[in-house]
Amino acid sequence: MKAASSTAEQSSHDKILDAAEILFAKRGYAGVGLSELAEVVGLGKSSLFHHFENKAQLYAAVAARILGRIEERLVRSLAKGGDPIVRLERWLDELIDLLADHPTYARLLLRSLFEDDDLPGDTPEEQEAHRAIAGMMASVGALVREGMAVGLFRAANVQHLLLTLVGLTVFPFASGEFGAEVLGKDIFDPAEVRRRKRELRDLLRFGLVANKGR
Amino acid sequence: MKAASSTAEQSSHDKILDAAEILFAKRGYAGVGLSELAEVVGLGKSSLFHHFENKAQLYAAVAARILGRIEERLVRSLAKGGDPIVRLERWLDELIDLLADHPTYARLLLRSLFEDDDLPGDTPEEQEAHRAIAGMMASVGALVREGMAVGLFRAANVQHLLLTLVGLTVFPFASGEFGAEVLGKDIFDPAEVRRRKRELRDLLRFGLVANKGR
DNA sequence: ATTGAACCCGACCGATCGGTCGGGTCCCGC
DNA sequence: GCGGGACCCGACCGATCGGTCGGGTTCAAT
Repeated sequence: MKAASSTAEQSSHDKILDAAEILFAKRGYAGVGLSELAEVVGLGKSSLFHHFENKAQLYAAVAARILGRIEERLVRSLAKGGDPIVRLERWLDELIDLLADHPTYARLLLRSLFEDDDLPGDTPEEQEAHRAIAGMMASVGALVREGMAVGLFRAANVQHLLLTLVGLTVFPFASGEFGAEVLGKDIFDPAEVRRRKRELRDLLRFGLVANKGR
Repeated sequence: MKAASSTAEQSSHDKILDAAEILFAKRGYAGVGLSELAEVVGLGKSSLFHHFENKAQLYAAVAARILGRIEERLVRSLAKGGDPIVRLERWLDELIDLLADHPTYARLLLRSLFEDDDLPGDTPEEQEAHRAIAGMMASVGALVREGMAVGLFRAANVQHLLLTLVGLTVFPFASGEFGAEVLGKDIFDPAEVRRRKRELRDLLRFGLVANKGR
């Protein structure tokens, strides 16, 4: 049985990654102290350095793990086939499900976009994460272009559309208290997740402005 | 002449706010040290405390100043009149112009959404900022509802739509290197800003999926 | 039985953190 | 000429930061 039950019987390495993921998502890179992290994990601070070189590499490992999981699932989603509309909508649904199932993901993704300045940027983990992001963007970009070529999608600027799609999916699940206040409910509530997917799909299909007769 | 020329002849109070805005936007609350900030401003660290109680209140003052400026401009925009479509599109254009003209805004806004946890939350500045945000969301929400009532907008979930609009506008200007890589150009380039406004308007008008005959 | 790697720890390092304190300089009202 | 507030500073505080070091335990391979 390799299924991690709750917190028990997983390696220290993974326990550190799990705790770091939560803490980094909540308070950001600079806002998390290693002594605090060690205490949460249940280890001495110096033991952290037996699993990771330093704080920056640990952060990169956390980000790389998340991006790896996201990429794996989204690549599988795209491979399922269908016309570009079906594939794009399924891709978005899958991404939203992923972000909704793991509340740390959206925040950590956005944070890593901001904090990429003060990180070394040359560790293997970071480059792997960068490759995963670039790959996903390229895949969806190709999908969108294909849809436009066959006339299923309106002609639009692909690059801006990619930014739009990412903002549309990731932002709400990272917006925390603000999102909850705007929404009136918890964004991670299953019913609200379903509604989010539906609203996003309708926006892409119909826009917002009512099509009067046209 | 009260027009601030470049960096000279403005009060220390404002110079601190300006420098803090840049630093907080770049590295976040926890990532900025007061000694570093003081050095940038050209003051001793202890002098900062003659203008602001502590770091948290300084951060709140920075956020409140930005939100005040945004609110003032967007309220004026909404007051200009027109049908809901015109008003909404003008509101979005104005917001995008604002974010594009002040590269610190988008990042600091998103960061403050994340970091609202570890701030006291009871200072007057924070409550003022909170009021400004709630007011703007309420205004746009009412505008959208009005547009739906008169049949100019498609029926949609208003709350999710608000989250969508915020994500659509704020996120790209906060996405930094990622956005630049996806776009291939600098997001703050005037031509790209114009394109962003156009793409967003088209998305709201037509959606993405081509309307085949319908 | 010995080695050595994996893992973990407490003690400690220099640096920096946010913040305080006492005093200094300037200028304005009296 | 004499407060007194606004402004600014260097020195200093305890705490915490990321990270190092030497040593201890466990366990599998030799």
